[in-house]
Parts: sequence; C-alpha cells; structure tokens
Amino acid sequence: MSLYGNPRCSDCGIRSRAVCARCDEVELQILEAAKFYRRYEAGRRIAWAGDEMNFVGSVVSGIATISQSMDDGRVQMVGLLLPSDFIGHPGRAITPYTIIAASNVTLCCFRRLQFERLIKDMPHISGRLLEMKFDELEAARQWMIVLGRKTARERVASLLFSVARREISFSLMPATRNVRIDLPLTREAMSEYLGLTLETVSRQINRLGREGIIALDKKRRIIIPDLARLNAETGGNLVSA
Amino acid sequence: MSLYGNPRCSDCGIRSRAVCARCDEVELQILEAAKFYRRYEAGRRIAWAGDEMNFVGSVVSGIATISQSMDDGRVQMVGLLLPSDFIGHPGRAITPYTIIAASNVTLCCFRRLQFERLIKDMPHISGRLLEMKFDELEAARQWMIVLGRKTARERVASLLFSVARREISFSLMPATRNVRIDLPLTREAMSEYLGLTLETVSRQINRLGREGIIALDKKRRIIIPDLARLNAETGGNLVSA
DNA sequence: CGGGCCTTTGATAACATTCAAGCTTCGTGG
DNA sequence: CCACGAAGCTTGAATGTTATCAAAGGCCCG
Repeated sequence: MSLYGNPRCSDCGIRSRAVCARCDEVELQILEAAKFYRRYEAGRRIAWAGDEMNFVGSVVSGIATISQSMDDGRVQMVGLLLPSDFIGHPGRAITPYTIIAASNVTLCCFRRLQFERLIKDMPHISGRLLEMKFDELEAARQWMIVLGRKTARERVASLLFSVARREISFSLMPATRNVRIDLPLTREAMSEYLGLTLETVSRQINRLGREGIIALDKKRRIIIPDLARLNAETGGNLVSA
Repeated sequence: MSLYGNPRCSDCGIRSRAVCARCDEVELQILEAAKFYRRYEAGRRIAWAGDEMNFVGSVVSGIATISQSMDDGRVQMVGLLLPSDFIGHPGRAITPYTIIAASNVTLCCFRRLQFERLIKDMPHISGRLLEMKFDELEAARQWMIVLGRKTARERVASLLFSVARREISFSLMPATRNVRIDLPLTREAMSEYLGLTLETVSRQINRLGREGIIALDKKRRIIIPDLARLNAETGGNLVSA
C-alpha cells in the first residue's frame, strides 16, 4: 500500500493500457493520492442515463455495459467496458448512458472536478485519453456495420469472435484452437448489444453449436474449436482494414 | 489574405466550432502559416479505406460521407462530415474509412506530421480535439440505436429530423415551421447511412410525404411543415437525454 | 425441494429485401 | 433546342428473415 492507503499504481494490472499509461513516476504519485476505488456487484447500476456523475474512472477488473433506451423501452447497448477502459466525460456532469456491471467490477476513480483540473496540466493523461477516444470511436463505427448490415447469424458470430480475440490478446500463450470464452452476458444482454431479440440470439447460438462452429458448455461458457472457421461466419472482415 | 497567401483564420466561417476554436491570435498565426486548402468536387473521393493519409483537416464548406465496406460489397456509412468537422487521426497514417465528398467540399488542411508536432505544444488544439471526439462518439452511439432498434420509417424520420435540426442551428432566425432542407444525399446514400435498401428509403420518404409530415420538392429538397410532428415519427427521443 | 430467472423451441405474423419494370430528371451533344 | 441516354427514383409483387407470442424445459440458489 502507498502512503495514502491506496494500492500502488506501479502494481496495477491495467497500468500499461489505461488513461494513466503514459504517466511518469511523479505523475503517478499525484494520481495515487487522488484516486479511490469503487466496487460493484454483478447486475448493479454504475450510472443511470440523465444522472449527474461526479466521478470518472477506469475499469480495473470486470465487465460493464453501456446502453441507451428509448421511451417505449427499446434498448440498445452501445459499448462494452473492459479492464483499462475509461468511464466518464471530463467537462460534462450529466451522462447520457446507463452503465451496468455485467460481472463484479472494480473501478479506479477520481472526483470529476479534480480530474478536470489534473488533466489540464498533464498532457500525458489528456493525450492518452484522446488516443483512447479515437480507438473507442473506431470500435463504435465497426459496430455500426454489424448493426446496419449484418444478418443475425453474422452478428452473433461477430460478437463471439471479438470476445474471443480479446480473450486471446490478454492471454499469455495465444492460440487459435479450442479457445474458451466465458460470456458474462445473458442472452438478453447479447440481444441488446446485437440489435436482435433474445430468441433470435438463442436460435443462432444453438445453430452454430449444432454445426460444430462453437461448442456449448453450461450455457454461458463457449469453446471455439477453430477461430478461423468462426471468423468465416462473421460476414468477413472490412475491406482493407 | 494573410502574409502567407492564405485566407485569414479570423474571417473563417468555422472559426468558432472547428479544432482551432480555442486558439488565440498567436496560435492562429502559426496555423495560418501551415494551413493549405483543398477542394473536392461532388462525388470525388477524399480518402480510400486502407490508404495512407498524409494530411488532416477541417471541413470548411460542403458535406462529406464516411463509410466502411465489407468484402461482398455491403456498405455502411458511419458518419457525416459537416462544416467544422475534423478529418484524420493524428498519429496514424492509414485510414480505415472511405471518405467521399457528397457536395463540393473545401478542406482546411495541415500536413499530418506537422500537425502532430503542433498539437504537442498546443493544448488549445488537443483539448478541443478531445472535446470534438467525445461529441463524435456520442453521435455515433446515438446512431447505433437508430441502426439497432428503429423501424425503417423511424430511421428515415430520424435522418430528416437531424438534418433539419442542424440546418436550424446554423440559421440566423431559427424556426420550427416550414423548415426547408436540401439533402445532398441520393436515396442510395441515405440507405447506406440508414442500414436499409434504397427502395425502402424511397417508400418511406414518399409515405411521409403522402401523410403530410414532409413536403417533397424536386426529389432532393424537402420542406418540413411542423418539426414536432416529424420528431414524433422518429420513435421518440432517448430516455432523459 | 421449490421458485425465479434464464434459455430453448415452435407457430405465426410483420417488416424489409429482392427482383423487376417503368418513370423522372438532368446533362450532353447533335 | 430538342433528343437521347444515363443516373436516380418510384412502384409492384413475391420472398425471406426476424420479431412476436406462447409454452415448456433447465439451472442455480435459497
């Protein structure tokens, strides 16, 4: 523990990818003094659309979902928050999104106003944040092609494929065979992400299972025998991307 | 004209909203020396997915589209570029998007490497760029709900409504009645934006016309008698947004 | 062991796509 | 200046995918 009773940033699992990735030792000490942790159990609401949010922060562990709703109850998930992803909008108090912990989640937080002051003098943070926003925008646009143009089957395959790829990028010995993924998402949550109904998601998952493209294990756990074969079902990748 | 043969930034129509919005006089002089203009005729390609882009820049006038394609030819538009919007990704040479001028377009450009150096020392630019990326991400996520959850009718109404609203925000005397919009988009381009076929777009536009929610004038020009009534057809706005 | 939530599966219906044809509009060249 | 052609737009009919409605089956946790 540091002087301030907080875990040391230098030991942090998301140190190399989070908003603080470019900070030096001196800057980290400032962050260590200001940061505080929040924990949310699976299913808990982290933010509610229209709420004032008085903190910003990074996902240290767990998965959360970002979604928007329409008046009549239709819901669309617009992003997934994974470890190292940043939550919040410096300079804006009201969040337009509902954020829900899909698994148990730990956040590394800062008071919003304090963070706004901090980044004014820390280009290492604001620069990294800009970079992350570019990546996030690119991911959102990739998802637009899924929602706008892909069939139900391709959408489900796209989701599984992107989770599997991320799983691999975090793992120590990357393999493309027998990749096991634990989806912390219900069929309903997947349908909200994919712009489908939960019944359609269920049907497509089971069809991919029957065809041997994926193997189903205990409903939420999936094994992918051959990643390339799954990729072939995603509708193909983008042109020259 | 300035010392450098470029139009003065202080006279620029997008001065208050573009990436340079927060710059002071000294900074503007640096930009004035470095900037150069590019013009594209309607229909011309500004960038091609996979290309190296050696410039970044702002849209001074006109409208351009950002889109992605799949191997088999399916296309999804992922953004519209309007005056003051920024094109390019400092720090990345290859663009994943195809950008096409929908009308005649003028860009205020900088060489990419030079711009990357510039913003390192100009928090007024990088800060504004971060702000703009937040807005762009929010717009992309708004669009995800259109693509994922709205009916064809609601999608078309959403597009018309958002164009109309923007038209109003630029106009000097905002009104909500008899708003006239000139769409520089073909039915096909609209369908690419909306995740529909061009036939479906055509049918929905004409249906809205028959029902008096919009008035059609020469195919590309549309008059909206009552903005509130059009808004009611968009599927309603987001909850508490 | 029971209850609640999640998931699967089936039957039906709605909506958007596809395919096809004809119609405007606009620009160009005779 | 008109005729022509190409591009863009509209409309119809048939098809197909996904949503909707309904019911039953599994799983986990108290």
